[in-house]
Amino acid sequence: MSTIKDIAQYTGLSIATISKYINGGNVLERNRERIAEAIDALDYKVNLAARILKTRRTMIVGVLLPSLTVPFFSTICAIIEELLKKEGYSIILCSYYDDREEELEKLRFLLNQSVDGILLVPQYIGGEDINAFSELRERKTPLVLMDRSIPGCECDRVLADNSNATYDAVEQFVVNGHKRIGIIIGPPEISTAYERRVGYERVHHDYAIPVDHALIRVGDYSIGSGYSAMSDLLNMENPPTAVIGTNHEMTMGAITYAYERKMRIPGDISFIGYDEIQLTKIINPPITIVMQPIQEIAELCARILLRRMQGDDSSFPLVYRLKTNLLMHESIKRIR
Amino acid sequence: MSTIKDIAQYTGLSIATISKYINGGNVLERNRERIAEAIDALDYKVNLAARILKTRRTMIVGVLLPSLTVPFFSTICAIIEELLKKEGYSIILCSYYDDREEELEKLRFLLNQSVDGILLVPQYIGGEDINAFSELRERKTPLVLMDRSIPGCECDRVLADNSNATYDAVEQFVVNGHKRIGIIIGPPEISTAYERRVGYERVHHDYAIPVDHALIRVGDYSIGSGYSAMSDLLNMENPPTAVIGTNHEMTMGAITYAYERKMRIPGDISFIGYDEIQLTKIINPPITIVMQPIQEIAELCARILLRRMQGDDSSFPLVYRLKTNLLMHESIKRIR
DNA sequence: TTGTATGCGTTATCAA
DNA sequence: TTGATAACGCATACAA
Repeated sequence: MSTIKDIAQYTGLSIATISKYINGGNVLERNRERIAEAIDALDYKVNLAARILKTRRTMIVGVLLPSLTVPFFSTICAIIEELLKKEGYSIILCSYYDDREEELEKLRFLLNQSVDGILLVPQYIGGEDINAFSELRERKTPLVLMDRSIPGCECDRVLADNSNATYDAVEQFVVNGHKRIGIIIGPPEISTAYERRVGYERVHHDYAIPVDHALIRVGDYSIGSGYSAMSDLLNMENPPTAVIGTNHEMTMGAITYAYERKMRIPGDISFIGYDEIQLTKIINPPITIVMQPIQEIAELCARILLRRMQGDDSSFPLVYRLKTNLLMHESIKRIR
Repeated sequence: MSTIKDIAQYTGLSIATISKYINGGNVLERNRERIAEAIDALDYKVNLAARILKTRRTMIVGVLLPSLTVPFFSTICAIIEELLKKEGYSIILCSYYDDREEELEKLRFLLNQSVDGILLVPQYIGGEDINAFSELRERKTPLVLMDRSIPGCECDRVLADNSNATYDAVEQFVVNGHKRIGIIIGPPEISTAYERRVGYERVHHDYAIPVDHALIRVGDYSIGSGYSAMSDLLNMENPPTAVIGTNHEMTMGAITYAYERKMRIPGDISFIGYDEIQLTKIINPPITIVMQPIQEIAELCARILLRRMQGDDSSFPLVYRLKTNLLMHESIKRIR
């Protein structure tokens, strides 16, 4: 690899001038040409390690996700990468495979790689881990939480209005006469799952319908868990007349089970799903879907992080609650 | 952040000794203790930029994939990350969103970041792009192709035996009496798609069954394209009695369409799918699946790359063709 | 506008 | 075993 020094020798200019050229300083036009030619001829590439060592900025943003295989997250990731690239940042992507130790370890790793900022979808951090996390935060690398929050932790964060999302959805079941409404919910330690459950219970309270805890099935946001939760629900002695799946994966698992049982939606069971991406897009007849503002979540996170990385610490912590939308389709039967 | 210099001052030793300690050299036990204590007290972390600048090794492997949302690739990625981490390497993950320009650009980016090695699942490279690619290869950063090859390019590569995979699968249809067999295939410029098609046609040749090109539907390896391809096939005047989907996504799309049409497998249509991951795992009754050796592909790629990064250039280029397995289930009807 | 000189934090050589 | 010192390639303050 050639260096600035080589370019300097080739052109007869000094390394300072070459550096200035590279970083957009003032250089005489005829020198610009000579430098450009030299760079081309010698196939010069900036040595990033040296630049980083000098500037203290890596121009890299770390993105840490629970899993790579979840389309909701990979979609977010794609949007972020696109946007940050325009600002000159690269992405280093990590996932912790839904493992709590891995989550902290990867966070340490990213901090250690000296990324300029971090975008995190947290999973298990909280409780005992909160101290370790706070310690990591002390390095003052800007960090924005995406989609999920960490209880008891002050961070910029962009969240969906999960509680009202399930409220509005479950309410549709209620106004259509349903009283036994099943919900397939995520692990309680994940904030979105907790909040979605709250919305579900709030509807019951507001409409004076008793909550039957047997109708609340806890999955782990995976396809398989949605499948078995649906199986559990439909095989109850007194099964629900309506079910809501609270993420894309569990929605798919639940529908797969219903189809296998040759049950029609909404003929045999009313259903509302989550996240209009991938498979939920092509299901036909279409089902009612809670649509999260993925694009907005991703963009906002990226913009907040950019702002923090530029040293703007105002209004910390920023908290956004983005509204969801209920995409209505004929998947809810009117009963009674 | 504290530096080696700080540790040196804290302990009264020289920076050379501290460096030796960090890199596992010989240091007196009582000094080791003092250094360890200092590192802990000052929360010292190695500055990677400085280390990289000095050692010329980043200990980072670039992984470049067509897409993040394809479970086949993200599964591979997970295995690789796991394995390489044990050897001290980190992963920087990139995807090019099925875009040919993005593919080359991201490749340049990775090379520029001076990763120590690259694992690439290529898509559109080849044809006109082959020159640009060859140029990039000249930097001599080790690179291993995963799952797909690039025509006319000498690279280490690990591939599945795609041709025999579809041959064996389609042959099952044939020996069960099927003569009109539909195939949902990927884009012809992707090597796996091309090879899978060859296997399909070879069965027809070997059993003297004429190939009806209307039964060969080209998708783009996406769920939606599998869905519409299946729709096209089943709505033909003279539809196939059996269909094979040649990746996980198109398999899911095809089955979704069949379910919607209330068609039973194998009652109304015989079917073979691809890749036993995610949804194909929970489909019930289970369908016959072409299982690719994902674990082996990923491991082998990682090991070859490790070997190349250690400077072992023997037997270049290494080419592996891994056998697939046909996981038989009752999704093929015996006719006539 | 251009050049000189310094330092970023680490590793590695060579003497002590 | 330890220490002094010279790179690594770049950016930048300051002088010219």
